[in-house]
Amino acid sequence: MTTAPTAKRRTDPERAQNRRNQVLEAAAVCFARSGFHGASMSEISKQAGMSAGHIYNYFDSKDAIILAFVDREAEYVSGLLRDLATREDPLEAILDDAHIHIDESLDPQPWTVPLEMFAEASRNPVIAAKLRENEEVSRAQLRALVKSGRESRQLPVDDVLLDGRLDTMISYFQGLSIRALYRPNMNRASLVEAFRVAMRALLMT
Amino acid sequence: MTTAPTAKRRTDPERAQNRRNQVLEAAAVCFARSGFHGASMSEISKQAGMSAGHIYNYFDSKDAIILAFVDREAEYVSGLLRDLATREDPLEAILDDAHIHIDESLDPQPWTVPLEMFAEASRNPVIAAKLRENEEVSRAQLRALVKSGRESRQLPVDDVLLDGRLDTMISYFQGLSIRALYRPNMNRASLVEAFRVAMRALLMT
Amino acid sequence: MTTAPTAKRRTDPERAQNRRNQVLEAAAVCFARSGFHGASMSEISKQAGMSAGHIYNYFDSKDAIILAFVDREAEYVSGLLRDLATREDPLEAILDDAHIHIDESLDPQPWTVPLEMFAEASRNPVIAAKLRENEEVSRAQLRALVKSGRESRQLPVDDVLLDGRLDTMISYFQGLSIRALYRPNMNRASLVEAFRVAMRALLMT
Amino acid sequence: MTTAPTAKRRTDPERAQNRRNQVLEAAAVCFARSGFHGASMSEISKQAGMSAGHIYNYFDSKDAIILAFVDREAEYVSGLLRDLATREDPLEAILDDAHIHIDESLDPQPWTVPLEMFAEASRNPVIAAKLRENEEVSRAQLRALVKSGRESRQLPVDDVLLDGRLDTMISYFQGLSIRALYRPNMNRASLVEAFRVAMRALLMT
DNA sequence: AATGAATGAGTCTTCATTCAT
DNA sequence: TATGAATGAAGACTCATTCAT
Repeated sequence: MTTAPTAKRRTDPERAQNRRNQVLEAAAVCFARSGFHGASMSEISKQAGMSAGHIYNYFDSKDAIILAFVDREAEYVSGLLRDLATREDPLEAILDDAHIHIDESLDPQPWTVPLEMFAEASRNPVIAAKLRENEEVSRAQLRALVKSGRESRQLPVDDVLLDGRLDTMISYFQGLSIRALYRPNMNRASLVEAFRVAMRALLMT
Repeated sequence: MTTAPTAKRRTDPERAQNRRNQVLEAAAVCFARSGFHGASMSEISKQAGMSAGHIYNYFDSKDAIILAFVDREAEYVSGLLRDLATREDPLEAILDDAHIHIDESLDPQPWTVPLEMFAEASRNPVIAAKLRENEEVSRAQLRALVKSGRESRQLPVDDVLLDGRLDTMISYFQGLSIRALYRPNMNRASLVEAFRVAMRALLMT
Repeated sequence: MTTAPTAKRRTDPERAQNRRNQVLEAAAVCFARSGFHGASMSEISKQAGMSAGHIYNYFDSKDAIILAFVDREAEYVSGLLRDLATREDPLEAILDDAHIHIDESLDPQPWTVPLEMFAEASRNPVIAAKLRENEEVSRAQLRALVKSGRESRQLPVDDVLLDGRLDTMISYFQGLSIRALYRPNMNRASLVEAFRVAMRALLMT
Repeated sequence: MTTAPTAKRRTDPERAQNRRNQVLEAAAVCFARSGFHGASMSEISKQAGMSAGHIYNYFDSKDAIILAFVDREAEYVSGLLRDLATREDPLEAILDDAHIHIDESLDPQPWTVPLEMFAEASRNPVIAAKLRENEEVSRAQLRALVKSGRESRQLPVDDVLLDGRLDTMISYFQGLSIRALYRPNMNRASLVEAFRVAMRALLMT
């Protein structure tokens, strides 16, 4: 039985990592519910099932939690792009999966917090730096994907053109998540149609 | 009767309006610098050059300032759309002015705060309501403009299709303002190119 | 026509006195409505139909208004006692008028403020001194009245006994005004009956 | 295992109760000294020997402190009446203990604050409700006591008559506490004499 | 005489953070 | 490792008072 080592509970690094995650998951819930400023350490500690003071054994400050949280979100986006890259024709896949993208963007839950992140970035330079770093990674993933898709279609792939197309796409995705917040009942079918029109133009021309 | 000309300066409504604007302009600076929550009444009062207590003669609460501020932004957007409507062919004008739109979106100053507004709306229902109301107005303006432009080109103008196209356009515009924040050095020329590609597809097909 | 002198409006002392009264009457309304602390100078100034700043031309401070107000109340009580003294048999008159005394005590309006006065006296020594001074006057009036009534009935009138009877009577009157506040629906008929029982015992035995 | 006895001091409810009492006792001092409005949370916190912020771990607001304080006073009065009820002949006991009642009423310390309570009740509905509730309890205690005393003396005990007598007695008690404030040197002996005269008339006739 | 714009000290309350246990 | 009691530095807001006009 490999469970024996866990019996020794002195500064177990695995346990510590679990505790950190526990806090981050609680933070995700609280940040979504109340925002970065609105969520108090007390609220987070209750959600995490741990005392407020104890959280400081795993994070130096509330800002440190926000930072770790921002990192986590980046991994989620990165995962989505990795999945997309495994598809046979990623460009077509983007258009085919339009309804999935739209549905995800319109679901307000997970996207409330990115909004907080952007707002926070505008006054917290550490967050801004981390956000830019994460962005760089995702952007590189998307770029590779679009580039190879366009190459196989013998479309131009020069860097400058690609940059504009990528930023336009990403802007749209992020903007959509904002609109979902205060216009939750948008007609999905027509959004999907327009999404395809715009994306086809950006990706395949 | 030498005192006559100055004697009638009692309860000057113009002066009061000026004071209100003074506060709102100070608030704009502080909100952009520190966010809605980060900007304290004390900070705003210093920027406005008047005591914190005095601000309450013009606004009932900090929330009232935020609300008035949100209204101001709406008027700015509305003005832009009104200008657009006076153009001979507004749809072509959007494409022609692409570089102007892009430049405005990339200028970080005025757009930092809308971001705050969206974030605030996700938990302050009063702000959310005001934001939706403003949105309704701008949206109606843009819709009328796009509709007549498409009609004169004999393109379909059914409501559902129009909705999707509009929401997609607006999403992109708003998303672009966010990107400008943490990717301030985007290549403008290529953004303009991609903007035209996407907008032409949405507006003229 | 004797109205001529009023045409000359330079520092008219009569006019000033009217203004003072105007403020005091406004203060009475506001104090009854909101208490000494609850009533702001702004509230009083609105009620008095005069700017807040101008009040300071007639009173040095809010405390000075309270003080003047306390004096006014004393005059009211003093007047009641003077009226009583003109009655043929004041002691019988007290018992005969029992229902009037009770009705006045139960009417919450004018008595809310005395309560404030007592409360204020417990922390404002100037008010306390004024209150004691006023009390001394009323007490002397009541004492004279009771003494002569008892003398004509050949009852003992030694000072010590009289003191106890007076303080007991006054305590009851003041206590009654308090009870009226949070027990406004007391049965008046039975109060009158008990009033007579107690007062007859104190006055005529 | 020397640490064992102290190890289990987590979330000690007794300690918490002590802290609450500590705050209430500090509040009693401050309220008596400065009144409900005059006493600041900062003043109370200093008196209680703990930070102002910490008080909010035990009370939701300053109003909650006032409310708890009002309740405490009620218990004190209720206790006095309970003691009285155990006496062989409570009615005689009231007359016998006259000097004790008078002494208690004249002691300014604990009675300063009830005055505040009444004043506060006239504009704070929550306090007013609590005060009425407490009053109901004490009144019922006193009523039962008087009723049985009168029954055993074969005196009338109809409800209406009893109401008048009770309200008159209570009015007197409460009024006495007010007089003590700004007439602290009343002659106690003569007060006791008058007290007996009035009470005997109200209770035994 | 009269205004009301303006001030600044003071109020209650919240919350990230620390520390004894 | 874990607690939660405790702190103190904010924050929004109120109000008596002053002063230029």
